[in-house]
Amino acid sequence: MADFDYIPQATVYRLSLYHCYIGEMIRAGEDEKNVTSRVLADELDIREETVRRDLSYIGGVGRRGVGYSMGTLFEALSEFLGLYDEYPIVRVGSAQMLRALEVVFPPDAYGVRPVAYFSEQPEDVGTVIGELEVRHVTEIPQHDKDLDVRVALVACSQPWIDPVLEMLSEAGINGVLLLTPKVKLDRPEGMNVRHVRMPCDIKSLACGCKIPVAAV
Amino acid sequence: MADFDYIPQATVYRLSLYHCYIGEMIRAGEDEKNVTSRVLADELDIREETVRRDLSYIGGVGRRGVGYSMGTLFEALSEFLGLYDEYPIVRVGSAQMLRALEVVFPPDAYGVRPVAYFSEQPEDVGTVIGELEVRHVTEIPQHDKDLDVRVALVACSQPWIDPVLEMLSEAGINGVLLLTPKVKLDRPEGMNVRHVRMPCDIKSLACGCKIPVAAV
DNA sequence: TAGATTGTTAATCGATTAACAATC
DNA sequence: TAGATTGTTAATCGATTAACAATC
Repeated sequence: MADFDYIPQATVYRLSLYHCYIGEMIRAGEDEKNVTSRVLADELDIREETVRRDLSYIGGVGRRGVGYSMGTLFEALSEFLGLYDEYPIVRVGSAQMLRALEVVFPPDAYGVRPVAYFSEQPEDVGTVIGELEVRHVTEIPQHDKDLDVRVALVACSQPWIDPVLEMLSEAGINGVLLLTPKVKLDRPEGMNVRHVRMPCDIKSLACGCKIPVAAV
Repeated sequence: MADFDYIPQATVYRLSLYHCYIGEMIRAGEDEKNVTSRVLADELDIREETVRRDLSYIGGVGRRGVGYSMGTLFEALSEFLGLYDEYPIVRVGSAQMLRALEVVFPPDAYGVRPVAYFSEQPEDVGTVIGELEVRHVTEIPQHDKDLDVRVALVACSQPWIDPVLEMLSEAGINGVLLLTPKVKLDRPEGMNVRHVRMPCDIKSLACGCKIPVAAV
């Protein structure tokens, strides 16, 4: 088995994409079936060589001539990515945003589970969303570390971004998916922020560029 | 001046990031000032060589020994990206989501302007959000083409994604920023979709990988 | 055995970084 | 002129693709 010094960021992302896909298949009862790199590639709009290369970082998970067993692959992906069923996350945003996100990104369909909701708006405190009581963002540092949460989804209003990131960091959460746009981010030491900048995405999608854009 | 055959996707994205940054500076009244590649790089967490290379795709916009004039650069970026002030966009999602997005991504702060709101929920029809009346998604094909909208922000519930993309395509909109997760996307011919997959981002952020992740 | 599919090594491609000449 | 900063060419780096041997 090959031994790698490092793994590309893009590969980690695709591994989690395979995890989502296989998870969905398994929930649909396809547990026992096999899947090949070709099928995965076709379904997810990737090249099959890329799929094989990606999965080879995990190592020893496929069978030549046969493919990958759904169950085994799912376990291996979970282990490699450090995931487990009902992976706990925290969500930060107004009650309105939290409720809207509940619809758009229903956590149980993806194997994650929100264990705390925080809003920046005082009047949201006490509102119940999906059996969880919304607390104020200033309570983030008192967040129970035993819940072992590593990742937060943040969609608060702009002025709260920096203090919220700081408080999350204090609470031991160092992975953040941030939906609120902000040009210049003040990222706490050691925090891994995946920033979705909607205005930039909109503007680059608009691009009626003078020069053709390179294929991806 | 160099002549390029194509421009990297990543460069287009960063150009729009510079556009956001300079736009913010100009609104703050820094119109007359100059900015250097070093300053841009420091502010936006990029390397200065990258900034210069990016801007060289536009061509003839900087002055050696001086830097880039905010006003000129903004104009050049707008022209190159095909943007203009109050760039029109469409937003699709429940009234709740649309209202929540209004707070998180206030369009006027970024030079874009929503010209139509569509919801997949019949009971949302007629609700007024920011002076715009929400219409039902099935009305998308009747969208007024004179408004010359090219880009949509979509955050509807999962079952509506495919029909909505199809209808947007019919309405002549071929750039979509999609916030709703879905493993397998059915993308209409010629449509450019930037898909934010929150579950995948969450999972890759969680990554307590066995192998170190490559630096970006 | 024949057919299928993985996993790895080598080749290619594309983007970023370094270096520096041009010039304000 | 001296100092600063751009813009371009060359070098590096990293990821993807191609090819194919291994093996189920």
